[in-house]
Parts: sequence; C-alpha cells; structure tokens
Amino acid sequence: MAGLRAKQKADRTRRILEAATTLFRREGYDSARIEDIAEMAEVSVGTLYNYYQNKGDILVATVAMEVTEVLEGGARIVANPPLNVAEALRTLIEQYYDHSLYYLSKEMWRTAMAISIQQPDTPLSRRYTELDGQLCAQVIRLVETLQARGVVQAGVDARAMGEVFFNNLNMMFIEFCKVDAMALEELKARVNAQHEPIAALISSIKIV
Amino acid sequence: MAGLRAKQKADRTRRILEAATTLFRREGYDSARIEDIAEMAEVSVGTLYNYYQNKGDILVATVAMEVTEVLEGGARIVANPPLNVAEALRTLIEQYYDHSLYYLSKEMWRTAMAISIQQPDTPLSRRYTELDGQLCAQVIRLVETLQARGVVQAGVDARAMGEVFFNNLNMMFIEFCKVDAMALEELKARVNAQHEPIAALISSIKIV
DNA sequence: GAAAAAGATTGAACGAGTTCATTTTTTAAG
DNA sequence: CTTAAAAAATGAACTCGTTCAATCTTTTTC
Repeated sequence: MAGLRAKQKADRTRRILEAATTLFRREGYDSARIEDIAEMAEVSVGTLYNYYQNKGDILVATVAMEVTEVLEGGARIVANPPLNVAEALRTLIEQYYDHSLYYLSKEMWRTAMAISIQQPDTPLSRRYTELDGQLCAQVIRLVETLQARGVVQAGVDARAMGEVFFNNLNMMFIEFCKVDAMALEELKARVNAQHEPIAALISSIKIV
Repeated sequence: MAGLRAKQKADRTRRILEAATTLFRREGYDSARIEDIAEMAEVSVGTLYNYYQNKGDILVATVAMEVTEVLEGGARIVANPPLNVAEALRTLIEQYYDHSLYYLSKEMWRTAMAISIQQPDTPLSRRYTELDGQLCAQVIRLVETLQARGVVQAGVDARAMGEVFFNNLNMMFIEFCKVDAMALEELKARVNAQHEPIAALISSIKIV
C-alpha cells in the first residue's frame, strides 16, 4: 500500500486548515482556541503542532492560497492589459482588492500581515514575503508590457515605477484593513486618485 | 498638598517605560518578561497593568516618542529644503531613516508595527497611526514647498505625489526591518533609486 | 507473518501575559 | 484628628499557546 501515511497526512493537513479557517472567520483569530481547532479537525493538540509550527502559521497558509489565486488572475490581465496606463493599473489593482476579502476577513489579514512582519524568519512568513515579491514583479511586468506596446514613455524606469505603485497599493491595503468601516470602493477610489496623476506623467499619449 | 498622587503617577509611568525599553533592547521584546519589567520599575505586575493596557502598549509608547523627535527634525528640513526634487526627498528621508535605529532595534520596530496593524483600536495604536499621518503630511508639505518655489512643476498633484512617496518609504522601511542583514545604506540607496526617476518626471528643471 | 525500527499521535504539564477580589494608601469631610 | 470615601497597588489565580515523554500505528526486515 503505497502511502496510507501520506494519505492520512494530506487529509489531516486539509482538515486542520479547514477547521482553523472556519473558526477564524466565525470567532476571530484570537478567540479561536487551538484546542477548538484541534477538536473540529478531529486531531489532538499535539498532532496539530506536528503539522503547523504555531497558530499563526495556519493563518499564513490560508493567505498563501489566497495570494496564489490573485496572482493567477493578475497574470491574465498583464498578458493583455487595457492600452491606457491609468486604466490598466486600475484593472489590475481592482482584481487584487476584489479577491482579497473573499476568503479572509480584515481581521485575518491584519493578523497575517502582523505575523509576517514580526516573525519574518518562519517558513510560512518567508512564503508570504515571496508571494509579495511576485505581486510586485507582476506590477512591474504590467508597466513593462505597457512600455513595450508604446503606451508608457520609453525613457521611464519600469522597475522603479512598478515598485512604487506596488508599495503604495500594498500600504493602502494595510490602512484599509486597519479601518473596519472603510469600504472596498473607498480604497479603490483613493488609490486611483494617487495613481492617476502619476500615470498621466508617464503616459505616451498626453491629454492636454 | 496639590498632587502627591499625580507626582507618583508620573514617576511610575516613566519608570515603567524606562525599565521596559532597557529590557526590550537588552533581551528582545519577547524574552523581556512583564514580571521583570515590573520588578525593575519597582511596581507590581498589577500596577503595571494600571498604567499600560498590555505589553505591546509599552513598546508603542516608546515608538511614539521616537517618531515625535523625527517629526521635529523633518520640520526643519521642510522649512528650508534643498532646491532640487531628488535631493530634497533624499535629505528628508535620510533624516527619518538615520534616526529610526537610535532608540529602537529592528526587532522592536517589527513588533511595534505588527501591533499597530493587528490591534489598531487601542489608544496607543491610534497614536501611532496618527503620527504616521503626520509624517505623510510632512512629505506632502515638502512637495508643496518645492512646488511653491518653482522646483516642482505647477501642474503636479502634490498630495498624490507626497502620499505615494511616503507609502513607498514606509513600506521599504518595513522590508528593511524584516531583513536583519540589510544595512541602512542599502535601504537609502534602494529608495533613492525608486524616487529619483519620479523626481525627474515632476521636476521643473529638466536635465537632458 | 512476527519482530524490530521508524514515524505519528497524544494530553498532561509548563510558561508567560492578563485579570480581579482584596488590601493599602491617599484625599476629603466633619 | 478621626473617619469615610475614593483611588491605586497587589499578587495569586486564570487562560491559552506551546512542548515533550510516553504510547500507539505503520512500515520494513528477515
């Protein structure tokens, strides 16, 4: 029997993640007790710790799944972007933001981001940081694509611009998660207001 | 006797903050036990909790002091900035970064930033966020000042530019704190590489 | 197929942050 | 000065994340 162990392992990993995500969403990260997660996943507390290093790691695993999906959606947009700088940026970023609250609540995001900052050397925090880097690379690729198609001026430093756009949208997302009352639409509007004037500056087609 | 209580209160607040900062620096945030902080400050654990809501609040209080000093230094630069966009930005940001590691270690910063993200509704996290807003406002004011002096093009949206510069320098500082091996000089160089091309775009004096 | 080795599971015990009923100190009133 | 009321200090007890020695299960060996 090639892998009863492997099968059980995969099954338990999934059950723990499902139980944790359910409880994190229902009761909030802090209120969801490890003991309860273990019980719902039908494993002991000790076993849970064989699968995840600590409570935070379980959350960051969910985030990693989430960001992976966002990256896939983003790739489609970058492959064939609107041929207008501001609009292309808006489309990509909207994709990121709209997906963000589908699996995770603001509170879960806050916790995940806090963990990845506070303990950057755990494996899953590294993974989080790596995914962040891929998102940044995707924004840079968008600027490069637009430049290749003559929409962005040739002289523009695509890497610098992409990094700055990304850091801005990322920081704005953090602010968004910090304010429970803030709606997605407000976030999008504010980021767009920041990016539009810069987009105009680097755009080949000047609107006078 | 107008205020034995008030005097004792001020004294204890200070003693707790001093003890905590000492121990955070010496042993790291996590390893510094509340019991030890209380002992060094010559109060009981319960009393410590009368003065600060939790362990994190003590740290965030230190950060608040730190940022206040940075703001003062920045105000002097904004009042009389170098008349060159890239250089003015570099000078202000260098001031921020150089001051940042004077009182706080990278680990302390990481913890403080994590707390302000994770529990944004505690009084001291609010204070932190407010100070962040003041820093952002200062960067905006720099752009406005440069614009008023004819160094930045008249049509540029100073608020949008300032916000984006600030969010970028802030995000880059987070990355800096996440990587223990990264030196201040590398951080400055990378941020400068990002800002310089944008500075050139909005500058009145075009270098061809 | 039995026994040994390797791999996983378990839950009681531990540690550190936090709480709260009780006690002590300070202030105000008579 | 005495006493009552208000404010603050205290530390033992509690909670919850985490660990680890003992136990059980699966795989491998012969």
